[in-house]
Amino acid sequence: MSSKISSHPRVRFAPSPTGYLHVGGARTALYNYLYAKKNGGEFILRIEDTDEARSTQESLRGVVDDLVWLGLMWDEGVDPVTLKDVGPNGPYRQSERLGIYKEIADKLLKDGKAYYCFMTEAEIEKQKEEAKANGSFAHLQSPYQDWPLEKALERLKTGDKAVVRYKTKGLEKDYIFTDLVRGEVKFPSDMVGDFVLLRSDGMPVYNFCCVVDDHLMKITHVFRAEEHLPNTLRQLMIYEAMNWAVPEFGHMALILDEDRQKLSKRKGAVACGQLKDEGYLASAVLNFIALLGWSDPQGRELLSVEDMKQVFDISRLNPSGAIFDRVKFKWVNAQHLRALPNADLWKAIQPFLAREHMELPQDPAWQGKSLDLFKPYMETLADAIELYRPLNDKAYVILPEAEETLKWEPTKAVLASWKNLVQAHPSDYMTEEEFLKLQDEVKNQTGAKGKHLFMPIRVAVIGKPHGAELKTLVPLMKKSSLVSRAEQALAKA
RNA sequence: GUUCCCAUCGUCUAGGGGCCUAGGACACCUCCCUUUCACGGAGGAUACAGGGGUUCAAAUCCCCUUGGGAACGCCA
Repeated sequence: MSSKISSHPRVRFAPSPTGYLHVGGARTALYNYLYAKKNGGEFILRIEDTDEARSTQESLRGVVDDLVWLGLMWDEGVDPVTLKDVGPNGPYRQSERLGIYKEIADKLLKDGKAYYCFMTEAEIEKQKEEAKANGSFAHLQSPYQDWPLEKALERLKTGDKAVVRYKTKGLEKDYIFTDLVRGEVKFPSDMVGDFVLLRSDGMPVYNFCCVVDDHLMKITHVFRAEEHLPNTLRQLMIYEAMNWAVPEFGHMALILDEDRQKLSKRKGAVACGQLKDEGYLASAVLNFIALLGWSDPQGRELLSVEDMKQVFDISRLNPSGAIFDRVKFKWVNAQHLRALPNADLWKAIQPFLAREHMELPQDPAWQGKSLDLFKPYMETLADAIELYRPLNDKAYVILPEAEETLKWEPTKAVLASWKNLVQAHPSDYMTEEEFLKLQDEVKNQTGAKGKHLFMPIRVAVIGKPHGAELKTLVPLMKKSSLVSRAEQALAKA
């Protein structure tokens, strides 16, 4: 077992297509990506689809789409469109590498480092229960571990099924490696029993493919979640048996829920796709998850991927778990959103407005003006829906929060005066100055001032007493629309 | 149960023996800006889990306790 340090790093992200890409996976992908980009190396996407029962094509599609959305593009792996192999070290889908695993397993078998085990599930279960009854905790003891290979091969011919197990016997020692995130980590070899390499149907198991592929794909650094830390022992054993160089490992702490448990769906969105649907920007997702376990040397809170590529450094990776704080996440998103040029922001909110079938003016100047007004109120792209709704005539409603304002003594007079003056206005849209003047006129006619003047007009415009500034909002609205709204408000006063 | 990992404000974190009466960010509170609400600005409150060492000096190094997490699959 030798170690290797390469000045040309090759890292990988290896999702299993058994679900969506969640933020934990996204962060793992991001750190690997950043490490490769910072150090001029390659980022490889490998698909771990050896669990036939759970892996699906749709899920692979989804994971790939999410990575593309995040902008975490890989140098080798599957093509983002066709999902076909791209790169010189493929295939990159483990389900297409079965022959390779079989070959390596055969070598291990021949070298006596692995053996065929014919134990049935019932037998394994029985052994476990016996150990439990004795109050002891023991690893599986297979009666087949010392069978000569020929004998096992003979039995296989009878049609009996067997798994291939790694033989831990004779390996009693500590396995030590230096984790890039946590320093020296030591595992006693008896921490694991004889683990499975190949299932009885010939499919390989995670720890085995992982080692074979990392070696064959010339991976130099493995950054992955902490839950894989104990797996590292098994993998070290396989590296040793094959006499292969061991890559560097770095295990990142988990991302947790508010209750300090592993992030779960129940507490809110954890899937990248869902975050996207809720109106989060890819740049904000990346910014936020990067800071869950890594910090910028200058202490910046707002970073682009480009910024991160410049300064990413594994020595700043934090070994303790981090809670996914949705409130701060929203703030980060709001900052990214407000930093977007109007044209880009407008484009970004279109899918959300389309959900509500809103028809808004095509004029870019109008769009820019409206965005300038609404931006400070937007935390997610989805917020645009409620912000723009008042501008959409069909959707004008007087909200319950307006009730108190409608009950005020001068409200009725204010609304009537407002309606008449707007109706008398000569053009389709009024300017800010015209609005201010008109508002003064209402004041003169009714004697109402302060909030008694202001809030009723706001209700007549947007259906609620609080919100964006009227002098900016009103010029965005057509006269006919203002009149009809004023009438509706008047009817309720 | 066993093994491994982790431990600074409510949360994300800076810090790596003296620069720490512990810094930043989100959230919170107060004030300013504003004829509303947000945005923005200025302040404020809040943390080294506990106990032992080592040292002239410990948030920082070591040990123990406690707490949390992970893994112990023919899942990855």
